[in-house]
Amino acid sequence: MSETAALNDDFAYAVLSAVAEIPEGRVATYGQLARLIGYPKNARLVARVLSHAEYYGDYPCHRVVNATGRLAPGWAAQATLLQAEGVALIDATHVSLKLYRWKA
DNA sequence: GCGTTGACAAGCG
DNA sequence: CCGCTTGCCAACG
Repeated sequence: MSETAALNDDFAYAVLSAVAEIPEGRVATYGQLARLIGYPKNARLVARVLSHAEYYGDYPCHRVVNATGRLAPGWAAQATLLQAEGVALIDATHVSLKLYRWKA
């Protein structure tokens, strides 16, 4: 039986598990998480899952940013959440990856 | 079933 | 870092 699924929940939980491992005051990139779970090409899928992270549970999806350190568009609260954990923002939509990038 | 979109990545200038 | 192009894959209409 071909694993037609192999995605949906399975992929979602894989992403959420990795996100849950991100320590406070740290940020991870979509591509980084994608590689950790074994899907280096599916970075965009990671983003899609995080956009619905609330649906799966209480996950620190605010600690996930893109490769340029930019926060999620259309989500202003993320900046506030990061600052609350000790992450200094370069501007309203950027964090210092150089200083806060999570090294797995 | 196909074309477009997207909380992306990497390379080039 | 910004802008442009290519690649990669799933979801949406």
